Amino acid sequence: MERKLDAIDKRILSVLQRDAKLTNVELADAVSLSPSPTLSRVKSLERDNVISRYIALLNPEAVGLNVNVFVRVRLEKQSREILSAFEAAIMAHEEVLDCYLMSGEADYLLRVAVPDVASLERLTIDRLSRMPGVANIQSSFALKEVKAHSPLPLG
Amino acid sequence: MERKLDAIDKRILSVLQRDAKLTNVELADAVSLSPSPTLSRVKSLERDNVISRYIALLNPEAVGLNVNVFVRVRLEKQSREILSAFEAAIMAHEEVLDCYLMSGEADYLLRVAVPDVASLERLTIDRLSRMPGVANIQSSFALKEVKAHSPLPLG
DNA sequence: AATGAAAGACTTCCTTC
DNA sequence: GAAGGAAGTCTTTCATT
Repeated sequence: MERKLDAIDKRILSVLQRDAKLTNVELADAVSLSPSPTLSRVKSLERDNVISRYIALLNPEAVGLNVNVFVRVRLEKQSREILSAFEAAIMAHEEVLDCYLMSGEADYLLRVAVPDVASLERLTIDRLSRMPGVANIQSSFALKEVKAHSPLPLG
Repeated sequence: MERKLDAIDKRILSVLQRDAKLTNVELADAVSLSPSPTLSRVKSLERDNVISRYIALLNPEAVGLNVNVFVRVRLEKQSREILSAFEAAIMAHEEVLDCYLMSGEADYLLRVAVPDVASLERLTIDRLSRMPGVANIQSSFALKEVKAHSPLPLG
């Protein structure tokens, strides 16, 4: 799963994590290499799944998603069937942007984006709490995004 | 802050949130529009900061970041000076990938990526707990990433 | 790895509808 | 607004050093 990365690879990854729209010529310049080896390194990093994909980031407020909430969901028990059923149900909810299975008890931490508090209530009460095996739900509002979508540190 | 988006804009944003590497010709095809109006819509969405930027996503395991942890940090009090000092210190820590100020008490929720548990201890004990105004730190391990980097839903 | 060159593809702009 | 076409730029590959 892990791959050897030299200093140039790390520079390439560091740049592309911040701005994937650079042309290959600009990237080559930023990492002090000529365009051909730069391109072949990028292709190799893509092939080896070090770079998994490229995405556009949107401004949540610009698309009307003003409420950002972390939701902790506790399940009744940790059987594999219940976890799988819950995860499948989560995948079908596009308001759930992130979902992690957490250590300790059988619980999940979700991050949810909705237009307003009413939408949050509908999501948690009408939908999440009715999912298979859900025992308890607790929501916490994010008042401010201090940092998000940060590049992974590459040592 | 919010902008009117028609159905075509939403299709464009939906596609680019999933794959920003499509050429304009491919994007135009995906949204059933010709390349010129497609490009001018994308440029307009960029200009209006609906699309904020384009980034490459890396595979965390491939770069040796195997441990993903949520850290809750509670501060002693909510004075503006203490919050600002803490946030500035967080910005300087590249292991902290996300950071949100949460409602309720004066606390922050961080998501952190580190190579191993030893690195987590060094981060929390040697660095986070020594930051200005920090009263309490609590870490929870993410055992599994069920969903991450999901596109924002566009109604 | 770097360089240079050539081919093909894409972006970008402009005119027309 | 959208479509079509032309021009310029960039990517991509290959041969050479």
